[in-house]
Amino acid sequence: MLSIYNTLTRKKEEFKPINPPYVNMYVCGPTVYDYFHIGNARSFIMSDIIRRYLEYKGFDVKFVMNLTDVDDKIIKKSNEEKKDAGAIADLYIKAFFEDIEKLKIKKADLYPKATAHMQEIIGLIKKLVDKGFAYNVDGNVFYDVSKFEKYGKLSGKNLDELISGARIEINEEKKNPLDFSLWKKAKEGEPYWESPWGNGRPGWHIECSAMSCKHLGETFDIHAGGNDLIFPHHENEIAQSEAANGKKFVNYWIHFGFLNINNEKMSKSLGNFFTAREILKLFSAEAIRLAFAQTHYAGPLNFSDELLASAEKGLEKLNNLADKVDEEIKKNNTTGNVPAFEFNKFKNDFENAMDDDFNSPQACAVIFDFVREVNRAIAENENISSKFFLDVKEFLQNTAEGVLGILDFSKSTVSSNDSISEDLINLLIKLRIDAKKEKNYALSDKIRDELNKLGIILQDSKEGTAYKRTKK
RNA sequence: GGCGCUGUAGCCAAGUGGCUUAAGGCGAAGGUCUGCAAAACCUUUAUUCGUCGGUUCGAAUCCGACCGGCGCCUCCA
Repeated sequence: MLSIYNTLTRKKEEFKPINPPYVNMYVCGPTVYDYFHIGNARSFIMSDIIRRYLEYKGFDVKFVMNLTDVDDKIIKKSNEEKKDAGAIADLYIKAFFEDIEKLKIKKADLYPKATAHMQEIIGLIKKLVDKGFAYNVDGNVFYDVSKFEKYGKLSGKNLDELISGARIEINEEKKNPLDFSLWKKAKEGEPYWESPWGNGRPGWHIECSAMSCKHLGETFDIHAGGNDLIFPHHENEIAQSEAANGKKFVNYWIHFGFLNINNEKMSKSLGNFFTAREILKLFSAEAIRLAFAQTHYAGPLNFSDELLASAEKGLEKLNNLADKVDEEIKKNNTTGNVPAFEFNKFKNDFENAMDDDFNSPQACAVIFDFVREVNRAIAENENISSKFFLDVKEFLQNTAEGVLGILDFSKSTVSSNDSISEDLINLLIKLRIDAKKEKNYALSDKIRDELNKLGIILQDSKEGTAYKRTKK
């Protein structure tokens, strides 16, 4: 039984999709005014792991991630760089897809753009105005929070407190300081669309309500995003969607904890701001994913080079086994022993971990336990059948590769399509074995060291000498 | 001020009442194997879970107080 911590109820709840096996899931995507940062990457990776696990469980997931391509920050950047706002958005959308791919994040089924949904957005605002939840003041349309009695139900706030503690700039046009923009009147030089209230553009929250409704329906299963989106963004989405449709908006709200640097929030002003692409130059996608998966998605994560370095080291153990497994499968040994091994126990442990509110740190522990047990079986048995290794591979493919994305069998170092270099390496290995037989260890060590410098690591064992390439 | 998260070994981090006299990763120490390495395996590395009290047959887990870290309430993943 899969349970999920629901921000709305502040409890772990059994996950019951509206229309199984279908699951409709919406994750707040980037505002495309810059490269996304490593904190965004955490949200994207953790939502990817959640999505992959739902698919592992047999759900048919429709995964939608919006691209907010019209917004104040984009306009600001376009003014600064004297470029068209659309060109800025296009540039960073392209970069977004490049980075997502490098991070091994599975593509969403849909990436709706705000600018491609103006009719839906305007339609939704119109509905809110008609129903009396919104008002127009000279071309600016605001949502009237006092009209939505459940305002604050997601963030646990109530209107009076919000008003008294409000640090919101005074806007004379608003009836209530907490009212938020649905439609902003265009200023000189800003991109605009035509609407019943004049030329303008949508406010920040409305595009998510409009696009999720269009692509996932008026009520859908899961909505996820960063912690800081609980208020006001998600609160406002609820207010908009539920007021317009008269139905519950989302059943399960999932929120990701913040990524901190030295226990401080990452921010450009503190100078501790890293983009995902900068980090990808230093560490592998798998290491980033493992580092993230080893912390529960909802808690804070303190990010550092050491964290990634330690993940990178841990990954070596996993990769070494994966290489070994491929090597053994290649041998196609059909007559060897099949060691007794509790594959089902590990499978159950993995599933129990992930079923418990996507406890990926526990799931990682299961995988590392599995790796150790397999290595032990290999050490304790001789002449092992390839069948065993096929089972090992299947488990790792389903879990470490398929759900967590911390392993990539296609990166295997065993096969090389460069047969000449492979032959050359094997030739050197033969020469080294000859040297060893003559106890010419100076020469044999030299061969090993020199190959090492070229990124080829030799490993002697009872069965002979194997080599692997250091991975990038 | 309001709301919420958090304090577990040298570092990162699960566990939230008995299955745990506390997982897993990194690091450290010793060992097996090896000509030496590497890899792999084995052993050791928190009698203890911020502090002090309380509830309980039993608590890292529940309650209270106190001390510390962080986030949101304004754009933000």
